[in-house]
Amino acid sequence: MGNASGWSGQAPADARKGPAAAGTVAGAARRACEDAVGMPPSVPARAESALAGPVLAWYDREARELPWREPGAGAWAVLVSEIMLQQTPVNRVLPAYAAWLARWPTPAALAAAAPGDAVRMWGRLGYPRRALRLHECARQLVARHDGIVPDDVDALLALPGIGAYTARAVAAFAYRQRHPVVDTNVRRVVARAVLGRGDPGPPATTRDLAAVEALLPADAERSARFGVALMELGALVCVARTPRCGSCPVAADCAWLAAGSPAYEGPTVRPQRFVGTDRQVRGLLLGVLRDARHPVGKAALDVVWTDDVQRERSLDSLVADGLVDPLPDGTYALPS
DNA sequence: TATACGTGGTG
DNA sequence: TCACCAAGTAT
Repeated sequence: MGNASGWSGQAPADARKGPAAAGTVAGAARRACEDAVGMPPSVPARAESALAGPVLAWYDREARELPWREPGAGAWAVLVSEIMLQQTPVNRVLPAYAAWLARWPTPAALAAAAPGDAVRMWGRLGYPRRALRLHECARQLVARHDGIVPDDVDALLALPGIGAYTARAVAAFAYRQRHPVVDTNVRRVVARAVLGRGDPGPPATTRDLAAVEALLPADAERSARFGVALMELGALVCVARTPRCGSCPVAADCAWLAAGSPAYEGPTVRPQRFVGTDRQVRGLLLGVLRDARHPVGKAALDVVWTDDVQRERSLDSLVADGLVDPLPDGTYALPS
């Protein structure tokens, strides 16, 4: 099928910088006023996406209460939550997030810890390299940003573990800036509601960002709220397997529903096996070190996997990643 | 652009 | 049971 993975091409446009960027101050004030009164804009600079109003109203009613959305959550807390939420479900992040911030409430606190402590604290969230990157991120925040999470997308992108999604998520959710925040939920919602496709297909960052940018409300605060609302809709209603279209606030405007919910026909990303892969072996190896309070001998690692070649390869890769520290006496430990 | 990278819940 | 799925990033 033609153009299967592509969202409609939009002019490449990222967000303006800062809260004052949403048109004129007077314009923002007028919109805010109209929002409060519930009146349509008298002289709209450009029509707001039909999605925004219903999605925002739905979010006000149905949003989950999550700790990183509390008003008191600072940029560091938001950043920690975003890193943990990369490919890990909310329910498993919740306890880890609380414990992490209790122990390291600031970037400086984490920066002062050993990287191995971060890896151990990460527990079984998965993808432990994230713990290492978050630790290194904290050190860079201290070294280059006075221990403060920057509010600039480009500065955020320069930090380890922070990519296109996380940089904008932090700028939008922690600093209330106007940026397209595009995660898998948003990609799916837009693919369905706007493009009429059941599945967003493979990601294409530049195009995806532009497509969502085109939907953003002009006002920065409203835009930031719209971003999290779109994600929430994708997480609770417009889910991958069995979407609950019956309770969707934009069902009436959904292009996919209107088209009869056609099945996806585009290219699919074949999920790779886990059992038997190096990833599984790495997980087993690291689990031994995570649960050990002291360095362990090679024998303790050897028992987790019988295939010597694969086990050694996996151990080597953990060392190469900085996740495991081979000590001079032949034992192994989490990095100190 | 495609692939590697953990872990556990779910239909 | 097992394939799919979960707020991605780095290479």
